Amino acid sequence: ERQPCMPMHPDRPLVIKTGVQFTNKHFDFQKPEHLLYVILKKESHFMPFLDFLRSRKFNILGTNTKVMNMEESNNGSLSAEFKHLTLREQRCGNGGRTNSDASLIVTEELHLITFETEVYHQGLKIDLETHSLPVVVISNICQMPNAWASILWYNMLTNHQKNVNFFTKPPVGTWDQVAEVLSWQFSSTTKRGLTIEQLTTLAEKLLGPCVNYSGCQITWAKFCKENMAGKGFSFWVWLDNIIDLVKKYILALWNEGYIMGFISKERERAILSPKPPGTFLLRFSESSKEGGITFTWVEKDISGKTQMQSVEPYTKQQLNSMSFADIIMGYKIMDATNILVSPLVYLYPDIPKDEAFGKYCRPEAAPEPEMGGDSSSKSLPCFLRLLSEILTCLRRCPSVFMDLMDSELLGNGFPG
Amino acid sequence: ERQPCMPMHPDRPLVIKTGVQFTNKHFDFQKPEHLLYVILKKESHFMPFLDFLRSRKFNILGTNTKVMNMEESNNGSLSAEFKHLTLREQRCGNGGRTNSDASLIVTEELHLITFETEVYHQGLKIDLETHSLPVVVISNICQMPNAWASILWYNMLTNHQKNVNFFTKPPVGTWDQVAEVLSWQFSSTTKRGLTIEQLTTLAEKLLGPCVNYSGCQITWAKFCKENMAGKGFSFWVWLDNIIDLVKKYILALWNEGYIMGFISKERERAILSPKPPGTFLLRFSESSKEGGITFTWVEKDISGKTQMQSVEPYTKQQLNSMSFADIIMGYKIMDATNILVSPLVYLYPDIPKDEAFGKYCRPEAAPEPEMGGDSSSKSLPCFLRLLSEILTCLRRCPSVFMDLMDSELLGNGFPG
DNA sequence: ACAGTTTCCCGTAAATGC
DNA sequence: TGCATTTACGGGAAACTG
Repeated sequence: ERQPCMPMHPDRPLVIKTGVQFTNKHFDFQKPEHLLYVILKKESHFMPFLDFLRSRKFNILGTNTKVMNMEESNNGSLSAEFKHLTLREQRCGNGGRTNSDASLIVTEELHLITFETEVYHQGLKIDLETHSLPVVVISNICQMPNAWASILWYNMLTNHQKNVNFFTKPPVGTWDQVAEVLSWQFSSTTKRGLTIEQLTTLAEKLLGPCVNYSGCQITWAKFCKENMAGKGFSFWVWLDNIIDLVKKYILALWNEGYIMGFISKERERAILSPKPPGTFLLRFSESSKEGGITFTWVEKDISGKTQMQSVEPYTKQQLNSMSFADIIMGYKIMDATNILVSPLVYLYPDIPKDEAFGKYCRPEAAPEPEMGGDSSSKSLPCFLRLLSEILTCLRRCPSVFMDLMDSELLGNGFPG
Repeated sequence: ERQPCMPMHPDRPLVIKTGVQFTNKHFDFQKPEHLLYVILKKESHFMPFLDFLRSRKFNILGTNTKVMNMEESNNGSLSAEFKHLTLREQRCGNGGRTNSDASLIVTEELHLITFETEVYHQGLKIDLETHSLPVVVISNICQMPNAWASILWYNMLTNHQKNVNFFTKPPVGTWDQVAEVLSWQFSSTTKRGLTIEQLTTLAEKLLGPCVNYSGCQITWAKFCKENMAGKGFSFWVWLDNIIDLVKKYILALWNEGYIMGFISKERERAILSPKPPGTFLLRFSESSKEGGITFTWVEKDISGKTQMQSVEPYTKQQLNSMSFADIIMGYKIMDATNILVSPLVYLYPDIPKDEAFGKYCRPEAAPEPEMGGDSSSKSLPCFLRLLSEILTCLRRCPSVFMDLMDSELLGNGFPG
């Protein structure tokens, strides 16, 4: 029998997409302990079907009965595994939608999957039943962020086993609860959760400036339903896209702790200012819904004033064709004299760029030029090349230099 | 009733992917003319099912009967349209594969879809039958290039209506036939076919150097099955990926005729050499299986010798995040003195770059810097900026210039 | 083991329906 | 009509299978 490639989104077990295989192993079933003995003693039919329906109805496709045996019930667990189950919406005319909660969006609709068992023991038929924790059913993966938010909020705030009306009046959470959940979203899928500093930045996004966020209340709407001020997306959608970005494109850098990520611009300025020019840090975009990452570095202008500079955030699109480590290592800007230089020298606080990112760069992947070579020699130091060019120009047209001696350019810049 | 978004790959009508909807409207049916009268006079059941099977068997899913009426049979056509048909492979145990031609790969397997009609006319039942041209059934879109090659070769070389054994001994084609088909692959999906020059380049790839390709024979293996010399892919796979590249990423430029595309390196050198430096042309990558495009330009080195330069081909990946017109307009290289300059000035033969590509560039899409601005002023001409940098350096460390006066660099370069 | 083939399913785009 | 939701299917990758 075919094993599904990835039976449901593995880190988000209580969200089911129609048409995509899932197994009941990914649910936390209620285990009626007192019935364990009977189940394990006899063969039984274990038959799943969908129970508590809300506005939508679903049918379970796939093998929906199974004969349990002792081997499958190892370590005393009641669960029998059904693989290759899929859900399909039942579209009976238009009468299906007897929705008592039309206000709920689909990702707030909670469903229970009930599994029934008939046990025959010494001629006696016993009906057993167990059900999943509430699940959210989606039809397109683009609904996953909101669906998962529902699962998080539910499990953060209730111990009920079947409160499918939870989102008709969703309770508020405290910042402490939310912070733990947010950090867990990182620590459960990467090697690193969120630091106090990162969490504080996030708290400020949700609650505004405040001395101490502990105990502050956060509504479901604030977390997931309302757009952030001046933005076209909610806090959670923004954050979830960043989580996705981290997992798919910059996991290694995140695991190393090289990505400060969440930091306000004020604090960024405060910590970078005292640092030498070329010090930089990596930060997530605050304006991009899709998740973006950028870097900010310290620079001194000609007058010696310290400035912060940053690049437009890199999107997933761009990271598809180049790794972020390569981007950092190769990033160059034109200075005031049209010379290419790298403004990134030390990863904050003081890690040399090469030391941090060198090992994540591709080893100068031998390019395969279709013809000819590279005309620029890159061995001479910049300054020498510069002089060489000047001399070439002078050789071609010596009078230019004399003309320039009179220009304001030289007048301004020449010493003495 | 739902209309399919795109019922089958629209330009490649005789290839069917399992699980993807198709309609019989995309096939050329045999129309038994003498029966037209009967059909049109009466309602009839039009019932499709799959007929001639080879190693694989397929079932047709979807509504497979239909009552014909006069309205549907407009302009005297026999065809009734069945939408939402899909094919699914029939997996009966392992006995299904009674393959008489195990040597054929799946994209060489030809299938006929037969439609049956029962006509009741004045108490008489008449059985009618019509079938599609041979179709190729694939299970993944990655099989499309080879599948379509089969359709092309078949229709190029035979007028048979049901020669499903065609590929057990595929006939050879002449270059003239192949050339017409290849050009048609472009002209049917873009506004421009292939020129004689482009076709000649392709002929050379298939047949090697030759004075006159007319009448030369090309085998099916050469066209589609064997890898090209030194390459890991066949001629057709290479070309089809280029067609795909053109359609998805550079259609407008192709339609304008700006893309020479297929040109040998020898000929490229020959036509570019007499042109002034900065003249360039656009050419498809010969080494990339996935389809790539590059440009070659004329350059004069310091000694005044004319050179050809080209950039590594751009792939679909890269064109996803930047348009090719933008790449051309923004392309800069470092010259010998570490200064950024654009080596692309005139599109061959002599179209100013801006004139050709300016209108296809995004209008300097106002970037949204997360912080700070751009520190480099871009208004001074290169040479002045160069001098400015020199002077800055001298101001910081005047002794450097004196040291350099003694170095071999100056010794070599200085006049007199 | 391996290559040809199919399955799985995300993610974009389009269609649907309330 | 607009927006929430579902459907369609290309494309990458994993799984299957002779």
